[in-house]
Amino acid sequence: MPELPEVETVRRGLTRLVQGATIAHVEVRYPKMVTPDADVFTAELISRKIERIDRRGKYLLFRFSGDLTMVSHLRMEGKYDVQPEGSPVSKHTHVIFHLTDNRELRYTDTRKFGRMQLVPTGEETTLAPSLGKLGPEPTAETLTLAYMVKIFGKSHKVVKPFLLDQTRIAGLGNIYADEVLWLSKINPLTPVDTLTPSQLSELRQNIIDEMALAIGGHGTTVHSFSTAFGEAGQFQNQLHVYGREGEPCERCGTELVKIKVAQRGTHFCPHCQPLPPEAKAALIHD
DNA sequence: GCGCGTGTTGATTA
DNA sequence: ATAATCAACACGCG
Repeated sequence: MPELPEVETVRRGLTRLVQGATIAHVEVRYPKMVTPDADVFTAELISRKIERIDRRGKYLLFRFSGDLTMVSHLRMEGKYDVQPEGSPVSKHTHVIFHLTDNRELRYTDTRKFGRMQLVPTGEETTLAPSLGKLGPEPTAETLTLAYMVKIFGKSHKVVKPFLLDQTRIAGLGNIYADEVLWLSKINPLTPVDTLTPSQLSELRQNIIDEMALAIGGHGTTVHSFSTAFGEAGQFQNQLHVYGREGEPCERCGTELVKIKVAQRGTHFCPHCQPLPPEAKAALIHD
């Protein structure tokens, strides 16, 4: 459940369910998933209380008593859920946090891409390097137009992969990148330094609004996932382009297309999101 | 059965 | 600097 709105939805659900709970012991079934080594990881967590759960970009930060933080990234398919002690465990459940109240917090991840790392609280940005390099959160307060103008102005990359670069702006993934570009009527192949201040302003607002709207809808559920909390995301009903190739554009009726950009499936409307002539020139030139 | 694609990111090569 | 490729891994789909 990966992009920012989904991770935020997980954070809220987990806060409701396990904030204040205490770890009895931890079972690591797939040792590669955790840092430090599983024996240290499990020993460190015994008797810790989950004081709160924070989020930064797509990372979850479990704050434990004794100034210990677990940095957790769900990657492609990681999920948390809370079950009564002893209920059947999926073969894709890789870490089980046994709580002292006869419940279990479980981490399940079909593809095993997710990772969790224990660090002293306050040192996460140095010990979890990618966390330290994250760009600003996509909110009105933290993602300023001045910052947008600055970073977009000095890069020659095309906009789709630029939006996926977590060091520029934190939290956008493949679905919402396509959505905000459609909302902004910007072609995914547009070099970012050809975007006008006016376009950047609109893009910024759409990013901010879209994140808030998707969080309000409890995120997007694709495939057949239900979330951990019985509150499957609803936002897939509000997607305009992602997964809708071949369907008519809601604005103009033109058939939506899907192409590959920087190895990622990319959906857009060829009529509403034309490649600007100067962008074409830049592409051919390079 | 095979090849391809999948909401991510990090390392390695030109 | 940037872009492509591959890697981690498992599964659904045509």
